[in-house]
Amino acid sequence: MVKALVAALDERVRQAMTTALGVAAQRVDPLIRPSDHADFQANGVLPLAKSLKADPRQLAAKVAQALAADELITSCEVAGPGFLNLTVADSAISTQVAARLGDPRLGVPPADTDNVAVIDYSQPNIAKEMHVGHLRSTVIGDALVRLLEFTGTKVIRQNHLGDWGTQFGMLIQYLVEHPELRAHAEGESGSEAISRLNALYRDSRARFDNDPEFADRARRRVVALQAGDRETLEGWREIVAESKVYFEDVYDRLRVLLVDEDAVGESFYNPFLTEVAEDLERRGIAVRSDGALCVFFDDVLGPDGNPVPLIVQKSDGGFGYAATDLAAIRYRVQTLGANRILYVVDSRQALHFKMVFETARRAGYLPGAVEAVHVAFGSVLGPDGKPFKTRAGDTVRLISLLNEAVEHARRTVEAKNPSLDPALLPRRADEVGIGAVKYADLSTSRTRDYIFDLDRMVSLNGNTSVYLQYAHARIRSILRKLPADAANAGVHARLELAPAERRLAMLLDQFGATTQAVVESLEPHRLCGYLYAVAQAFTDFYESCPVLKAPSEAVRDNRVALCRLTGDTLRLGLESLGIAAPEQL
RNA sequence: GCCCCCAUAGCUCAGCGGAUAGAGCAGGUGCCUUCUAAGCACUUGGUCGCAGGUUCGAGUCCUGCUGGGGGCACCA
Repeated sequence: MVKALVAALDERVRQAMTTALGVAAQRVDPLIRPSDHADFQANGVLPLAKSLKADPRQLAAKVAQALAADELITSCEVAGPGFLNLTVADSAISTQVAARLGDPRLGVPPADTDNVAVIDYSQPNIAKEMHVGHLRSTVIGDALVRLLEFTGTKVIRQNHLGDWGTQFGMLIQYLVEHPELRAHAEGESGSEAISRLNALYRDSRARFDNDPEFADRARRRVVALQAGDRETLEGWREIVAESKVYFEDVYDRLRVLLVDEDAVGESFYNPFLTEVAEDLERRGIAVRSDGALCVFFDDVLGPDGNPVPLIVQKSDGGFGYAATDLAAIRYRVQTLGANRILYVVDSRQALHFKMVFETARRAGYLPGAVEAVHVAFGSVLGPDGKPFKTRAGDTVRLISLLNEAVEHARRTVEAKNPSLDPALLPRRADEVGIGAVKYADLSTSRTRDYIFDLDRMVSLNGNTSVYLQYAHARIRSILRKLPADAANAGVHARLELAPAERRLAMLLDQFGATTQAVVESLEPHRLCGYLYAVAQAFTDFYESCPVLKAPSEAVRDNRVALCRLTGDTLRLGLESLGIAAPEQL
């Protein structure tokens, strides 16, 4: 594993500060940052000068003196109020490239191997179509899973399906009364499954609204379901199974990692709900209020000024989702062994999670050492800035959105690259179109509302997945054209680097720090920004540094190495976001 | 009324407490006998919502205000 340049500089400057300024400097962060004025700058002298009541420029000069030029640092100059501008040796940069080259992890060590993260995302509802609202949770969650795994965290995916509730009474009752609807074709496609479910939902709803006797039977069916009646459960299982056929189709299409084993729906926690409620009530954490079992908080009040509770158990004895969430926390901590629990859920649920987490803390279900985070994201809005709806005012089906994106991508790929083998076109259109949708979602900061503008995201310009895929494809194209013996040549570290070469190489060196920052902040858009910067730096390099026609074999070897490492960085980065990196566009 | 999120170029958005605030789109001017022009170079465009504060240093942190979005008792 390779130490990044920033880390090496941190060590060297820290040392020099201690040498020059004594023990007072020992614990001071040298604050090494990439710089516009040099390769890096160290800002750490300024705060130190303040605490020593000394002239920062003088202190900086002493540190600069202690930093004798070596194989890492070629120059160190005092600038501004007391910055240290650091210039790094070309050979050190090339050595970094050589050290990362060919490693599947690009030389980045897995840093978080002791952590177990449970991540709860996607959460579609059984018997219902997935819509744009599920897009962000699914896509962001998937990216976080991949990045957490990359940093060494053990990740347990949990798809908290909405697979329980009163609406099932209606569906199951209708199914029982119309056995012909139960015909379930073997090898049914996802779209067939969801259209059957849609029809079932539509027809049973209509019947429920228009036929009071049916409505009564449906209500009794809810009771039967909760009581575990065999015939009723059978109908429920059928509906769940059919929904999963559809979900897996969508997940497959979206290229996310979720599989059936990750589906742990609300119903899974049913056996624990009574126990949780009793536990909370017995210990006085929850109290009865208007017949409901409630947890109150000093700082949660309604519009009337009265406290608003988290309702663990409804006055009719039924359980709401608060009870399920509490049982889930207990399970995730005690059984799954999580020390980090992430909920990738719409930001509108903020208050709910605040109350659930607080309750779980009081109850000890969430020990102090375990972190629970609501990874909130903003709403998906239409181009008009209002909640995204079809012209008819309906929610937009996720799958129609994806179809549209892929179709758009297909037309573009066809137009831009007529030489592409037509047999490859559908797959390429899929990789480009789905990637564009996912990237558009991931590249904007999570907490903000997000305007879904298909034209923009598949416009294939600027900070989009296609720009990254294009840069990657260009690299692969160069590497394919290389003479066989040149593909794996080493790095000549003593060769001087062109400006575009060193900028690119130094950026590549930050991959590990970037993934680490994403995993800590849970903000995938930082990785997007980084990859975009890499792609831009590569394009700059591409314009000014010919590879196949390099002035010498040694220069070509170095450029090949840069191409390989850039390509691998882009591919690993895109894959970490759940986006394909085709060899060719 | 209370709580959460947001406010940066005409538009959509970046910007880990560091020096002159950046992209893309839109507008203007150039660049394909040369590794993919899905690209590049140059150019036009800013009281970082307002007011205080912390700091050697604030778009970034804190407080208040204004404006926008969302949430706040038995639906999930």
